[in-house]
Amino acid sequence: MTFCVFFVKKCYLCGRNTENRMMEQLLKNLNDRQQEAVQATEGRVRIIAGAGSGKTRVIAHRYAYLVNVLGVDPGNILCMTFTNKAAQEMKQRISRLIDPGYINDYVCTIHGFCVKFLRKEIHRLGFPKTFTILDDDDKKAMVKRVMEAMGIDRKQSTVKKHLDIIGRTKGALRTDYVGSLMLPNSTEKPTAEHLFFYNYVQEQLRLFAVDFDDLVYFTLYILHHFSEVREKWQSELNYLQIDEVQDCDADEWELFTILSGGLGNLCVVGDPDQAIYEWRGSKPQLFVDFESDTDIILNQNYRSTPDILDVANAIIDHNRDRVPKELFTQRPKAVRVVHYHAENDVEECKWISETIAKAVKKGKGAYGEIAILFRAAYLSRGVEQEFIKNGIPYSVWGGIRFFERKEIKDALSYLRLIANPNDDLAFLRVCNVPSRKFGKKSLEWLAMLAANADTPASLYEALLASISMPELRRTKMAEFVRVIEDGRALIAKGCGIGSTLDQVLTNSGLKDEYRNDEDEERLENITELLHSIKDYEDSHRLGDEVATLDDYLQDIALYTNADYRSDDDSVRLMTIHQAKGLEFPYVFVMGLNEGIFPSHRAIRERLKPAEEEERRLMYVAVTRAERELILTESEGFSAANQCGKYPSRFLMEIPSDLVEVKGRMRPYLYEETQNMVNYLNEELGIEGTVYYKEEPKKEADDGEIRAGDIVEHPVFGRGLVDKVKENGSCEVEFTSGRRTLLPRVLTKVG
DNA sequence: ATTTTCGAGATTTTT
DNA sequence: TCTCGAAAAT
Repeated sequence: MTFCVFFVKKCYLCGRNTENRMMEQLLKNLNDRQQEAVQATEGRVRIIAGAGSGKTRVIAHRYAYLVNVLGVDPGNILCMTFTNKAAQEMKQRISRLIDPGYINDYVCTIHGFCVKFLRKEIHRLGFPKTFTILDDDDKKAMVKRVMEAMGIDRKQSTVKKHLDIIGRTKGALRTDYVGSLMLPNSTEKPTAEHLFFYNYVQEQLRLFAVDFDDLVYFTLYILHHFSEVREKWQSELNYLQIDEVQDCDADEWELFTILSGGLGNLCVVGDPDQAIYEWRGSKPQLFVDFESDTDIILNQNYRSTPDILDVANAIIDHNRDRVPKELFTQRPKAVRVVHYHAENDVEECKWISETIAKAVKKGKGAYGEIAILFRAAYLSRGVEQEFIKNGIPYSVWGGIRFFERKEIKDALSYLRLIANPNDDLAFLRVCNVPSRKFGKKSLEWLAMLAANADTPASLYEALLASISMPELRRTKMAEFVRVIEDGRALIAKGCGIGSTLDQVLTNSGLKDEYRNDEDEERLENITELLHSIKDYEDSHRLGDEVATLDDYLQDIALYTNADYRSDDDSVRLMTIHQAKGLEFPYVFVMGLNEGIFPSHRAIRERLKPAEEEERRLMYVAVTRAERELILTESEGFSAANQCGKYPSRFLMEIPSDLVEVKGRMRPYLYEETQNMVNYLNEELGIEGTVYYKEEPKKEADDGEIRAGDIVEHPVFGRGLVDKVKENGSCEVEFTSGRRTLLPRVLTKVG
């Protein structure tokens, strides 16, 4: 079962016991509890690891402990994480600790594991070895097609509803999933929902397509129904360790449980305070309720300054549904957290941009050390504009992701069609790109042909069969077919994926399309795609074995923006969800307004649990920072509703002495904010935070008038000082307009 | 019959 | 910014 790689009892250099020496080496730089976690290898182990507690390090060392000290073969260890990024990092760290030759594919994401599993086992469900992985766009397109075929009106709201049905029904029918593929439940009259689901799954089966959920469902189904498969995998996987389990759903937990059914060694690592995916079905409670043999809590933080940690602790402490845990650090106090208040969103972005420019110029830090985090991807726009204006280099992880760009998806769709002529979705994407005079009507005609064929065929097959028909003479479809068939021939001949795609794109005219256009960027992206394929091919070459097109397409489907990482010196812009697990010396969290963050939409949908989840998200954002944390917010965000002009309730929850307030803060803003939050909570029936935060203290009042002060004028009334000029006169904003006045006619209010 | 163009509308978060 | 739909233009 286990094969010891380093089975030399004594070191011939120093004469000491090898195992002990290995152990010493491994545990050298870990604290007591981390050491405990590393050595707790047997049974059910739970590691509750707070933000920045060296979790990844512990997992990597644990892995190395299993291999180097206990002599477990890496082939018997399954180490799973949540994102590609995390998996890559894990691999790197492990390879620094063990003989890199022993690193294998079992350090991966959960979905990555399922793909590997299904490649070997899915034929049991009647699938061919190849299968297409659907992304959200494909899924939506498929839903639309099925709806159309069923004569359902396809308004946006209905499409959303039907997407929902698929998710829900799969869950409900899971144990009987494949059974329901074959025939709908006949004892009862099928509901409209059920019928739709059935048709959808039929379509899936025809295309050999699986979505992200299916990867897990199918894996579970096979494990449940084929005992010999289950036992094989169970006996192979002797040690499981899984990271970020607070973000796993019930099915994923079931998967861990089954897979660890052999020796029963299951180690789960997570932090309930960082559970931010409940909205898509994760069940952090399963982590809290996990019945463990060993429990280890890691709450010493090595990442952030105490100033930042205090703020994080203060915020998360407002969650009622929580296992109490407080992070501590031994680092010295440093820079206070900043709360910047701006008049509007443009000012907010300007300030961020200027602050960064100044700091970098002073040599305080590099662009690459700075991250800007926000609740929703669209919020990055304003900052991007300012960055462009000021010439600050930045890179966005989110917004438009590389693999979600039109040109990339089109290019990949050509490949998909070559790999699988059944892939109607890919066909629909590219059959008229570039234009081949083959539009809606022609498609309808083709769909009819495909459906009425002796054996129902895919669109591409139908086209292939009828390519000489007069209806097509007017179009350029013959050319299209030639391009695809040539591509397939190239692949069959063993021509590389990259060079085949290059051929195909040239022949199809897609390259020219982008060349003629002013879309230089699209062409660049295509070139970049070709490069990335080359990299892939190089890194997946095992001796004479070359990665197949199917492998590539499946792997690429699991890639997200994470892989498209630039290590250059640029400011990182990303959503907080994307920032999970990362750390940056300087962190800005922007758009901290009620309505945006916390998202009122989320709160309205899921009430108190959503509010707490948003708070955990805030906690995640704050704990990303190592040295400095800057929280910004503004009045009147253009995209926001009437609440958008108030600071987020989370800012109200930070004790005043922990933050330094900057910017022109209107008096009573805190009070108004809290009234608003309380009102909203009352309306929704949420138990709110009825507590008042001190208004920010003004600097010692020496009677001098400064920008941001409220002043009173005998004639014009109250106004806000906007600017104090060099000669001492003040520009004041009154309700009646803007005036420049001498300070002696003004009296400070409040 | 197909393509282009123009305006309106929407934007949580993702493996 | 990007997507989608309707109406105009080819």
